[in-house]
Amino acid sequence: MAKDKYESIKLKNQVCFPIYLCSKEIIKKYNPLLSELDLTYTQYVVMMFFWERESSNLKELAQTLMIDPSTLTPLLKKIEKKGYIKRERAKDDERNLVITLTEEGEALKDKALVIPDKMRKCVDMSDDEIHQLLALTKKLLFILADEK
Amino acid sequence: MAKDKYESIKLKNQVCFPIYLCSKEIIKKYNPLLSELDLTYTQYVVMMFFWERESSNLKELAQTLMIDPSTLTPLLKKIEKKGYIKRERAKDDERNLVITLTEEGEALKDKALVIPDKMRKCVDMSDDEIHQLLALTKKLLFILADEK
DNA sequence: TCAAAACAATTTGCAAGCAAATTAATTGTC
DNA sequence: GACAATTAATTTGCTTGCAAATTGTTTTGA
Repeated sequence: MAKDKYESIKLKNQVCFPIYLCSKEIIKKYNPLLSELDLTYTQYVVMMFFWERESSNLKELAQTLMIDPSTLTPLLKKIEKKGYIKRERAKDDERNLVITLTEEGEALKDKALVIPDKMRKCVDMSDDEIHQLLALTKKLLFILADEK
Repeated sequence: MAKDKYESIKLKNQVCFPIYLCSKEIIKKYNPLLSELDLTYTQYVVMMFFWERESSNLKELAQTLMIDPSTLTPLLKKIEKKGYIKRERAKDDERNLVITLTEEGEALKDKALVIPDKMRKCVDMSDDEIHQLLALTKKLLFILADEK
């Protein structure tokens, strides 16, 4: 009984496809919670960065979050419009864009605290399984990203 | 030593963020390989479906792939323009769109065979780890998707 | 000193991605 | 038979997402 030559391109044997689907489904699950804060998922990630850092420039933000600067430029403008961050050129080097958290942005941090709990409750998996998933995903991520 | 109240919204503690990044990085890794077949990642997934199924309608395709019909409509038109599939209304029920693989689409299957191998070689992880990652991702996926 | 190179951010042009509204066909149901 | 409800696909309007080209600033080096 010979194995199907095309086994490797069958959907059920793809590793990447479920990861891609997971990513999309997770974001869908986040959306109703995030809309309470008037944020999209990507905007939320950016806000998490600034809740820890207070201020940064575009280059560093893009590198840390692994999101392309050309994606972030319009996205940051939208967040600025909502009043959560401020964008201005650095005085010592005008090429640099300094992004700073505003009072309102800082205030949002407390409202956001409920989100991880609510998300966690959606997922009927043990802490151990989640931890394992996290470790494997990070490993894969660094393999894919470091190679460059 | 009290634990930081904001621990749960720190970037490093997010489970979903690395999954989201993985998904994006995987697709970036696929792109140069897929451009040889004149396909994007999502188009490739659709083609995999039809390499197994030969023909289907939009509703079933969307459900199987967990991709919104409104995403697929324009995407299928693009694949049709490349000549890999055919789109036509079902004779017995004109609401249904019947999508069929063409000869060229079928021919692409053999060209695609090299892709999984090349991708696998990019990833320095054991078969066991990959298998584990796949199992956990699928579990999470079904939890997220089934709840609805 | 001043043109070339490097650098940071932005713009452009394209492809997903989805919620909500719309269109068109079919199926109840009275 | 007709009209309401359902169904399948599409369209609309918006948000990522990225590669490649562009703009403006700073640094380098001849």
